Amino acid sequence: MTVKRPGNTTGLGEFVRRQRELGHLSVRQLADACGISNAYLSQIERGYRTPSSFVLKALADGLELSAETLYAQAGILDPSEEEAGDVVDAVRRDPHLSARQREMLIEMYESFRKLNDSD
Amino acid sequence: MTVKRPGNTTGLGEFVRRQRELGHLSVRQLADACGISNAYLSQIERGYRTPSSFVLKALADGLELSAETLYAQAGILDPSEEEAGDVVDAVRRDPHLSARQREMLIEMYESFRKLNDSD
DNA sequence: GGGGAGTGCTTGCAAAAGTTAACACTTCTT
DNA sequence: AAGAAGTGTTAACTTTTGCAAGCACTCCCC
Repeated sequence: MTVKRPGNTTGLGEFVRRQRELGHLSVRQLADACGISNAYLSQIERGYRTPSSFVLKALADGLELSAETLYAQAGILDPSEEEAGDVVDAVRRDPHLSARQREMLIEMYESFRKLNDSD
Repeated sequence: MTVKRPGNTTGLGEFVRRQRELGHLSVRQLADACGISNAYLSQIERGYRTPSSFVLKALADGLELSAETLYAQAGILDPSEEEAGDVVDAVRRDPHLSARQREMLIEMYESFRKLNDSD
């Protein structure tokens, strides 16, 4: 019979556990490294709890992997958000622009690129 | 006298509010787009609440900006992983653009910045 | 065989997240 | 002028997060 596991649609917990075991860390060791309680980490790994942004960040640090990787696993970061060139990145990251303005700049940039390709 | 504001070490709330206003969205509109309550969004913007990972992701989607940007603003992503450089620099460095195209992009960018400053 | 000390797991509880239902205010319509 | 519909905010409430303390088990040492 299928074991009933809570919410947790993303395999985040399992992923964390695998990573922890790969690093030969005990629940308590990783929990201490992350500044969270071992009880809580145990629950996270088995999918009984969904960690907050800050705990997730701490986990990434404790597991020594980039926050992006972990966030992607948690289904929080779009994996597709990596491509793009320097300019597009810079525009996307600029906090002073509106969504519309970002769109326009990127569109303009890409149309330039297309134009130049056809020489 | 300085107004007492709660916890909120990161300027996340203010950033969200500014982005929302740049997009000409009401609190309710953005909240609906994010699948959260308008009351809650209001509290986030004024720094009374710290949104969870999933709400943060929803906000990034609703505001049409990369999750990285928002997470960086929340102080959750390492500074090394964010802010690759400013738009003008990136445009200047891009080898695929003509001098004229660079000029146009930079001009457009700067006029956007000026527009936004004068709200 | 009785400690220690290691492992992961369960159980309450305080504190924070997040919602529903209101409020006060403005603006536009009739 | 009254009412409908928009704005942001507050208050009271439920749900989830995250922790301290303890449980059950194994391994090792004396």
